[in-house]
Order: sequence, then C-alpha cells, then structure tokens
Amino acid sequence: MARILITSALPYINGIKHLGNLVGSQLPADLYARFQRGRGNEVMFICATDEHGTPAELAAAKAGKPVAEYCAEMHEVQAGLAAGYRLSFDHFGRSSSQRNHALTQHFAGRLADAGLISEVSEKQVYSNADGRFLPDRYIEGTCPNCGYDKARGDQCENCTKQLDPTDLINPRSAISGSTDLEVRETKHLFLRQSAMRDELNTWIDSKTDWPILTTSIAKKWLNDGDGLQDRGITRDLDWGIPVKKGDQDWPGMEGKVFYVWFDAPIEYIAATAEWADANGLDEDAWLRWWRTDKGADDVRYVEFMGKDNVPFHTLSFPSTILGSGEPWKLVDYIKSFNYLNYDGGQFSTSQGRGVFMDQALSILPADYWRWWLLSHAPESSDSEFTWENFQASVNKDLADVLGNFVSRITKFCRSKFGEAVPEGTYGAAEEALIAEITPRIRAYEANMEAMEVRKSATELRAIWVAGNEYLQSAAPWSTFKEDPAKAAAQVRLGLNLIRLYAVLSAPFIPDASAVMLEAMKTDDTAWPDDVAAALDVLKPGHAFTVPEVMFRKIADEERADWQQKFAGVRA
RNA sequence: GGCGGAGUAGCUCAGUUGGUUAGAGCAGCGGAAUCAUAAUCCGCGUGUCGGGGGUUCAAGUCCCUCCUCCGCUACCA
Repeated sequence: MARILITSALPYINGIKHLGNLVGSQLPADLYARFQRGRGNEVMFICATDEHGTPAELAAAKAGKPVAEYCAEMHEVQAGLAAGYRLSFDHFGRSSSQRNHALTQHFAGRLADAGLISEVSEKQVYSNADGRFLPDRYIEGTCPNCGYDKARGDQCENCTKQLDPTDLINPRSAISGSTDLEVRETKHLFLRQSAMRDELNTWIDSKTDWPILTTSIAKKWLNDGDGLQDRGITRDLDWGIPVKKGDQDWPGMEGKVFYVWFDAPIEYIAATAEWADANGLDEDAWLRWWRTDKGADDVRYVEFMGKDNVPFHTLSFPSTILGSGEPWKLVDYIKSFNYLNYDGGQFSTSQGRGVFMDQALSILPADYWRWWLLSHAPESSDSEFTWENFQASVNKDLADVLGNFVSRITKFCRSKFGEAVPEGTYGAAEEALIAEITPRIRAYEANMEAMEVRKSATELRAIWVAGNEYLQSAAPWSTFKEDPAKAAAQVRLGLNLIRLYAVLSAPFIPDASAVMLEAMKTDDTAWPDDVAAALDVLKPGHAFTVPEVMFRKIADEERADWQQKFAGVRA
C-alpha cells in the first residue's frame, strides 16, 4: 500500500473563492485523493486557510471586525463550503495556528543558523493616516510615463510600465487616499535564495516528468536577469507570526511578523500536526508524513496549485525545506493549472465577476459543478466557463448518459423481476462487454494516476456509454418476451454495472456515487482490479431499490435566468 | 520589452519520439428501438491543422518568420 501526501494551494482568507480558484487546486487535489483512497492507498490530504498579510487586515477593517475574529469567521465559512463541495480534506487547518507559529519560527531559526538569512535595511513608504507601511500596490498616483492617474506603485495598469512607488507623481494611499506619506527606513529579513540557486537548479532539472508549465516557470525565475533573487520574508504588520529565531527573540526585529508567503507553505506541515492534535495522536503520527528520518521516505508528496503559485512552490518553499538542513519531505510532483475564464473574461475576486462557490452551490448540487469543472479543467491552456456549455455538458453526461442508465435498468428490473437481482448466467455478449470495458478501466486508472484530469473524465464517460450500448444491443425488453432467463442475466449485469459505476465515479461525483451504492444496497466499494469479478458482486436474490432521479436536467429558462443573474458584478 | 502557454470540424477539445485516407464529445441531418429523466443506440465530417517560407521520401508534428489571444514578470496573495 502506497502512502500519498496531497496538498492543495491554500485559499486566501479574504472572502469566498470563485469557481476558478476551486478548479485550480482544491478540486483536482480532492479528485486525486479520492482516487488514491479508492485504490486502497493511505492518503493524507491537507489544506488550510491562508490568513496573514495586508489584504486580510484590510478585509477585516472593511468588515469592521478585529482581524483575528474576521479570520476565524471566514475560516468557518470556507470550511463549510469545502464540505459543501465534498472536499475530503483529512484536515483543513489555519495558517494562524499555534502549530504554524512554532514551525515557522523554527524554520527561520534553522535558516539563520545555516547562514541563509540576511538582514537588510530598506526604505518603504509609510502612511501616517493609515498607521502602516504600504505595500507597493497599495500606493496610487499619476504615472510618470503615461499620465494615468490611478497607477499603482508596482506597475501602471494603463501603460504596463513597471514602477517604483517613489516614481509616482502625487502619491497617495490606496487604502485611505491620504497623501500624508513618508519614506521610512525599516529592517527586514531576507531568505538568501540566491545561495540555494545551484541546488534548486539541479533539483528542478531532475524533475523531467513535471508539467512544462511547472518547470518553465521555475527555470525562468532561476535564470532570469541576475538569477534567483533573495526574498524578503518579514513585514511591518500586526497580524501574523511574530519574528523569532526558533523560540528565541530576534533582536532588532521586534514588532515585525513573517511574510505570508514564508509561513503559508509551512502550514502544509503545521496543518498535518494540527490533524494529529485534533485526533488525539502523538508527534510521530504526523512526522511519519513529513520527516524522512521518521518514516516519510516512502511517502509520495504531490502538490496542486494554479500557475500563479508555482514560483513559491518550486523555489521559495524548497529553499526553506532544503536550507533547514533537516530531513523534511520535499515535493515529488507539482500539478499546476491554468485559469478558468468566465464568459469571455476573467473570474475576479476583487471585481466580483463570475460565479462564486456559495452561489454555485445555492443553485445546483456539488456533483454538477464537480463534474463540469473537472471535465473542463484548464490543464493545457486556459479554459472557459459558459452557461450554455455547462447546461449541455451536465444534461448530456450526467442526466442522459449516467442518470438515465441507472433509471432504465432499475425500473425495468422492478417491473419484470421485482426489486431483487434476478437469476442468470452471463453469455457471449456479457463477456464482450467485460472485454471492452476492462482496457477502458485500465486507461482510466492510468490517467487518474497521472493526474490527467480531463482525459480521466473522458474515459469515465466512455465507460458509462458502454453500459448504454450494451443495454441497447442486449435489449432485455425484447429478450424478455421469448427468453426471460436471458433477460434476467442481462438485467443482472446492468445492475452490477451500477455498482461498478458508483465505485469508478466516486472521485468525480461522490454524492451520486453514494446514491447508487445505497440503491444497490451494498457497501462493497472494492476497486475493480478484476472487472469480471466486479460485475458479479451483486448475486441473484440481492435486494435493491429504484433511486430517485439522480440528476435533474437544467432547463433553458433556468439557464437564461442564471446567465442574467450572474452577468453583473457581485456586490 | 522579456519569458511561457495557446491558435486543429459550427462549439469544447485529443493528437506519443515527424509516417498509411487528421480524431472524440456536443450541436446538426438520417435511421433503429420504445426499458428509461422524449432519456438510448446506429450511420453521416472535402476541416487553407493562425499566415508565409524552409528541412525531409514524408510535417498538425522539426526550423525560421509574421499575426492574434492569454498568463507571469519577483513588495497582492
């Protein structure tokens, strides 16, 4: 039995995520986790909310709440939505946990001892009115290049010229609009990634099986300009993990916190410790997933994320791990995704454009969204959500192909043989179906193993179609008239197909899978290594029930209504 | 500007290291069947593979060039 550690990029705390965020990391990670569990492997699936940083503080202020309280509430909201989408995290932690405080401070101490931390004094813009230092993006002013009056301190959105905040004419705080700004000297810690460059380069070069999207981004950062740059890992904020060297104070760094991108990935580890705490387990229970000297040497660690997160997972976090000099588990495979667009434009959290996780669940059950999003996952390039495509795909695949298959076979059996699996011996046609479906199931497994999400969905659908093809050519409604025994065998196979589909489909549509198993009155979810045996699990006489309609169809009027409703911008 | 991704049938997309008549799903057209959520199954595709040039016996697949879209570009996370 293999042991597989899976992490999904951490959703940021400042609001409810949209469907693009969902399909870019958490959902495919869940698909993979469910598949691996289904195969009988031991899985640790970890996610958490990413709670630190300026945007969290601002969102809390806007909500009129203390930031700790705001984060606690939003964590519960996000946890509820994760449950709504059936994301099967073993633990959904918080980057603000005490475990993460301790681990982040521990790593910083180790890195300092290894000579990989430097202290740098720099000048940053301080807003007296806001009482805080302002990140470059939170300073607005007139672009010296094109005269655009809402240029940000890092870049002008109008002419795309990259800027330094001090370049701006008439700079003001983007938070309060105040022009009472001044440049102050402040000291920060930098992670000396540049010293790790060769080691990282060698490591990335060894990952020949990674998606091009992943390695090309990493190589770009390693080789661009003067090569990998050191990165500031502290900030002048109140909310965050206080800068400490292990459990010791860090002279000169009082009142500062670690930068969110330093502590967020460490939360993958800390959340696993939180999992152990929540389950009353000892230290070894989580260390065996993360420390190669404590049993993690046979763990396969896979990370899922959108492409914007790649630099941090290929360079910064590995620098932290490698630089610590301790035997922490490094990632084995990084699955990265492009973006999902919404009706011709981008989904946008800040602009409220698109469909958000809570809205989607309010109009349709999770399986509809899971199926569409996963079967259209933006793997090779950005992909696009349109209501027409969503309606057509879901109606055809889920309602017509799968749902109707379950409906027709169970109802036919009930009317002719009653609600129990009839007696019958499989013949040539049944053997032919098994012969056709077996290589498809093997291909499905291979695609799932390789995290080829769309291809997996295509193969699964083809397996559903094979059931309809079989039923159509076997035509038990005809054979029943002259040879009821033969019809009985055909029906028995059909009912067994339902159970098989439930097992195979569970990673994509867990709720429908549960409905199928319940209708077949079985809890046998063994993976079909032997397809013939898997189609013989439900024996003659085994009782079942006819389930309610599994997937209702989306009507044109509904679709038009939603299209209208979600066309604008969310308040 | 630099780097990366994409441009294949009306729509969404597959197309391994170049090799027989370029594929799938959806939509469309024709037919079969009537167990079923009017749900299924079968048949039907002459597409400048973004444009142009080149290498080769052979290119969607390699090289050059141009065009279009998208992302990233290091203090948003």
